[in-house]
Amino acid sequence: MKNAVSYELIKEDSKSKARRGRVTTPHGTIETPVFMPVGTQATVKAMRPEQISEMGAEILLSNTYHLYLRPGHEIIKEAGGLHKFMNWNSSILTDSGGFQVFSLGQLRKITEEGAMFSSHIDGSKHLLSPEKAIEIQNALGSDIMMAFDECIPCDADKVYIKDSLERTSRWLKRCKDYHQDIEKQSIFGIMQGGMHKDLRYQSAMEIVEMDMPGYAIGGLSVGEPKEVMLEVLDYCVDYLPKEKARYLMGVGSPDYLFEGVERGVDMFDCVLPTRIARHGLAMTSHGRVNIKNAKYARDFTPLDDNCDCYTCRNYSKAYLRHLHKSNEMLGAMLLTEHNLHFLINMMKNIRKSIEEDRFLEYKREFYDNYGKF
RNA sequence: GUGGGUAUCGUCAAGUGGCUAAGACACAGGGUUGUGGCUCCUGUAUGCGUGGGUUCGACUCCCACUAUCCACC
Repeated sequence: MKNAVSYELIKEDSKSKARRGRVTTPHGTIETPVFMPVGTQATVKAMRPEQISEMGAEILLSNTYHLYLRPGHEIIKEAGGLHKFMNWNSSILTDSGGFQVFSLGQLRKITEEGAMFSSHIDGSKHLLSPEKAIEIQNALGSDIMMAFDECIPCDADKVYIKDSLERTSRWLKRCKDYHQDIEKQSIFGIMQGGMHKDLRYQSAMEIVEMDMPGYAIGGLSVGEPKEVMLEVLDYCVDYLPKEKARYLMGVGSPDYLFEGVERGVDMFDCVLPTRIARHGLAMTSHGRVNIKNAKYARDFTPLDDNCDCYTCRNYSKAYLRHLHKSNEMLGAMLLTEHNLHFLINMMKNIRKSIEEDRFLEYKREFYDNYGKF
């Protein structure tokens, strides 16, 4: 039997651990390294699926926890699966709800069985277990399902981190045992271990032993300083097998993407570009632009003179500022489109630079232009 | 013209004799990283229509003026 999802290594950079590859799923291929836009509630906020396709996105992320609570996974199954429900015919990765164990911290209780949540919508109680998380993701029909894990805060104590990581490994085994149709959907395992090298190693060994089609590095970008994150990431990647896709969860600012690629990561996702767009911030080749700033009131030039996205081809900073200040939804739509285009395009350039064996040169060039992150 | 009301930040306003004059919106900056949240944080009146007066002390009381609103002529 063939796994639904596979990874092919195409080329390695000679001066860094960056690598050019390809992930294949039942819904197509994904050129890596890749940035995956996040569509938590079966929609990338403010975007139509066609727009995201046109930008070149080959995979989206969506969320088990949210879709389970609303509209309910049975309804999505009835609709013919998540792809059909949201009119997205390329690949989908669903997060398992593990992150909500972390982000909705005050509303939950964790046991060996799983995590008991209070719904943030109506306060109702739900148990999310490894089996339940896979059952839901089976109903959604995503190509890549994430194992149910516990994402712990960066200041957790070491004893707790070790207990938690071992539980996450046991949960992965349960996810794997529960899942039946491995030709239709694949599960990625998630490494934990906090900021401790020995625990990261332990976690990696435990999950790699289960021979999953891909592995994610979880529990990073959870509030720790950048240097710590990079140091941990450095050795984490080395603990993962070369022939499988590596996914760094929750990372999406341009600098972190470069640093991740440099260390051998293939996949990234992040709400940052879409969320900050809704809050009036744009990522540009010259750094962040806060469209709310008074200095743009009479700036009739595009957001980014190096960008050929729909927004930059047609609208000025003054207009985008006006839309944002007037609370017009087109403002969020145009900035979201720009930010996603920016990151997707940046990843395209990164892939090209690896193919041409000049990744570090491209990184330096990008950093010089970007200035402050 | 007569009678009555009202005048506090750009706007809407709380305060009613006594510490450094609420709050909201607007404005100005900043944050955001496996999305609960078009959101969160911070800042902004030495000043209470103008001029007098009463008082130890007035945005608060009194007088005049100005502006504005309502009613009547």
